[in-house]
Amino acid sequence: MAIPIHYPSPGGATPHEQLLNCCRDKVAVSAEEEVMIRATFKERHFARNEHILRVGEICPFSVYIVRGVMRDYTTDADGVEQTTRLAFDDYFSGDMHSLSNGVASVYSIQCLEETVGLTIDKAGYDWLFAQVPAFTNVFHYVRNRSFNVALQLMAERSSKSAEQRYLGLLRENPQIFQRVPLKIIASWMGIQPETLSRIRKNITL
Amino acid sequence: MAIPIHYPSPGGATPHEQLLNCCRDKVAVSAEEEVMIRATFKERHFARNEHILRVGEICPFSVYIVRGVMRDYTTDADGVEQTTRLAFDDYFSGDMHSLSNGVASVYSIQCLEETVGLTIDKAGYDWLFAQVPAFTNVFHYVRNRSFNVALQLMAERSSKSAEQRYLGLLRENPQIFQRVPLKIIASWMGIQPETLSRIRKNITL
DNA sequence: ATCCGTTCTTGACTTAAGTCAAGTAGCCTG
DNA sequence: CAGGCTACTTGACTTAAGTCAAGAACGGAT
Repeated sequence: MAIPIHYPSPGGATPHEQLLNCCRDKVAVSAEEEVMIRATFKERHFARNEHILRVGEICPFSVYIVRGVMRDYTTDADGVEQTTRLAFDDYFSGDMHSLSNGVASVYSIQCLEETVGLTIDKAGYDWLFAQVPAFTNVFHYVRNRSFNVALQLMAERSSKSAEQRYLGLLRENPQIFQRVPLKIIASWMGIQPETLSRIRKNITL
Repeated sequence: MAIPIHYPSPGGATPHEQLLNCCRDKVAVSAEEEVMIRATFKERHFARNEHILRVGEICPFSVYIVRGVMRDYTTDADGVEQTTRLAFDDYFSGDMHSLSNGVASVYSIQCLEETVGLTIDKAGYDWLFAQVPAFTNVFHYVRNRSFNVALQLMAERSSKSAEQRYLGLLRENPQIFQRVPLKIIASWMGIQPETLSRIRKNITL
């Protein structure tokens, strides 16, 4: 199925230029390093609802999201899905532990929109890590920050009510409601869809 | 997720030998790399309740815990502490994002027991990353796994009751109850101390 | 369009966990 | 070996969020 893509990217950047800008926000990238990064990341398009990884598989690649949304989710004993992470434009997705160590992933990853990504497989990843120190640092940066964000969200779940967290989301990330179904936002917030619906009704009154 | 306890260090290993064993569990370490790792990590002892980091400070070092327990915690708007992570023997602690990027930490880290650690500061860390590829991979491994563990715990909070999570902890990590005060375990589980107390009463009946 | 399967909403009711308050038991430290 | 500080427990009560069930609204496929 052909996926309509909305080029150009912001500022007319190509996907690889957007990735390089993302890297340059975090570390210095030399001209030679740029060439290697461009050569290693492959552009790929994913359909809405397409899975790039299912629990138990070995993660085939990490992906820089040029434009789109992906969710990580686990499935509990009763078959209920728990969304643990949402990744939008300019974020990375993939189970790095599974990719690096060749072990089964503990979660699944699915696109929620038609998504344009730049993918890097284990061979490319190992090669780039050995050749391009700057890239190593980008991955450190991204992973360390994601880890801290996850801990912050976990702490917020205990210290704030669902309504307070909803209001915060509405203030800081309103676009999420245009791009992600409410039942998935509810799961990601750690509440039931009915509860989210009632909170929204309450607010708009 | 079982917590290893080594009293004393396994096979009478010195702290640095224990660290090297930890690295070798994950990646190959050459003789030259071993020398550099030994030279970079400094042994330090911390008192019970001592902080190695307070929110807002720049994290001064990362630490490999030879023996002891540390907790990461945030403080919410009402001054209530939320424990987000517990790290025992043979784990790493420290806010890597703060350490690597020189930015303010978003949480505090405190020892819950007298703790023996091997510390590595930013200079040592940058040097080791440039010199010792094996060490880079150890840090990737540790951080990626910690990230996945955090996501799994977050998902469990939604899909299981506090009592189910308590029973799981009791099964897989009973030693935690010998080493960490109940009010901190409660906070880490995302429940109130009173609730934990009632769950425990119920179980032992 | 119109059908079908989601997603979302709403209502009535239940319940797990939180809150407040009081008391007990440990434990350092002087 | 008291005194005071915390940790922990217990009881009574409240409440936020979950559950179950039914209908409405939306969106993709035909």
